[in-house]
Amino acid sequence: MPIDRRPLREQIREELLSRLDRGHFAAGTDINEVALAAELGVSRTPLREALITLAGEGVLESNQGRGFRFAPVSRKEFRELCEIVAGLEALALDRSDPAYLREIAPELLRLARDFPDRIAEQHVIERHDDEWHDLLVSGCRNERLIDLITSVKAGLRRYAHLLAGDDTPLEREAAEHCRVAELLMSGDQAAAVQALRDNWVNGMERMMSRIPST
Amino acid sequence: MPIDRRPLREQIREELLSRLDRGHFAAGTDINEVALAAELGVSRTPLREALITLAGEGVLESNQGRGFRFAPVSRKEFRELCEIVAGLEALALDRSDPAYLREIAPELLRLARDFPDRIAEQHVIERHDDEWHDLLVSGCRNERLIDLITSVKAGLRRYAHLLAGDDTPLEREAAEHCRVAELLMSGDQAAAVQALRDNWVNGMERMMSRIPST
DNA sequence: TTCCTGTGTTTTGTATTCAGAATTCATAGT
DNA sequence: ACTATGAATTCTGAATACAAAACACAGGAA
Repeated sequence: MPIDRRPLREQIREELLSRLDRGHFAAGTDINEVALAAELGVSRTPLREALITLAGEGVLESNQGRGFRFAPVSRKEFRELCEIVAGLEALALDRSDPAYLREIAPELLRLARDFPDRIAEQHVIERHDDEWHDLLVSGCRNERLIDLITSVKAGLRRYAHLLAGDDTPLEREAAEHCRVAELLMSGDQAAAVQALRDNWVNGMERMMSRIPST
Repeated sequence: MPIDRRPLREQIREELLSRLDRGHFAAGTDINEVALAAELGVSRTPLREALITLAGEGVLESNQGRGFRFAPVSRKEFRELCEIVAGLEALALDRSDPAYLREIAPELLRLARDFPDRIAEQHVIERHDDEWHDLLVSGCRNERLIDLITSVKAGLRRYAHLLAGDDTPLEREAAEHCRVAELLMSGDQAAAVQALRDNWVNGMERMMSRIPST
């Protein structure tokens, strides 16, 4: 097996995002660099590099002399991020090869129908949702755009755990995914783009009430 | 006067971008950290932090064990970046307050007509162009989006100097800006959004031929 | 009491040092 | 002549050390 030869800052970044998904960090709390570095078993240098990367992605914020902290969640920011990702994914879908889209449409439909039912754990659901969106935009040849989407979505991870609990949102989500897939199968790309936008807007609305008003 | 109390990494980042604008760095060349740090009069630590930030923005690329280098320019990447910025600015304009847009439309028109003539130096033209676009999206309340646009545009800076020389592109650019402004004055926001997209697409086409084929 | 001030502690920001990977160059073997 | 091997060098990646800013708290003056 190939051994992991990526720089530590990247591994640290992923570990932190993973912990964020699992709700390890409360939004708005400061990060103690020495403590976190010790916990991760690395020195402060690569840890700070990871923190700076995450700050660039909007997951963290930094203040001069006060270090880093997880940016507090807010409805405003969540709306802004959803708006951006909606626009970017729509753009990606719009610029995808129609033939390729028709090709993957059945798989998209299958995934949408296989949406994990209520018994599934939180992170399983999220992974499944990500998988669907990733496949959807996989036909876009604009690599920069794909990277950007991934990066902006990292900022959304702070909101993921808020989804836990209720089931009806998931069913709606699945239904909307089905609709996008069906439109792609019928070859109506423009309509699919619009349906995707709607999916994001609706998903945003569904989450909105769960976000503490600040 | 207030003294500069921002972290070094930010100052370094701006200095590097500024030098990039002035063509100090040839695209595709490696960065020697010790040499550059010495030249800037700082240590490698904050320099590396700035480099990592720039890598996150796509201005630089990094390879394990090989450090950082200015990402080589390519038509593909340029097209990708323009497509993204076009989409983002269009989104920003679309989500702006119509009343505010009508308010700034005259100023936008004035700026477009005052487009520096051929005698002006390169960086004056670029600054002027940036100013126009910044004002255009200044009415967008999506702060995250504004930041993102700024960040993606940093990646475009590597292409700015290629614009030097020819004049007709500038006249076209000015004419298109006028058109956007006029549409905003007439209150037709949707048409203005489309004109802005066209502006980016056309600008991209105008630049395309100037980019070395690899 | 309340507010200011000064001192000690904690934590970040920056510099320096150390270790290891990549590159270069010289040399030996085919 | 060309390739392969290996040592020397250069540079990055990571750890540690140092400096300075922010924070906490105690003591004193209004």
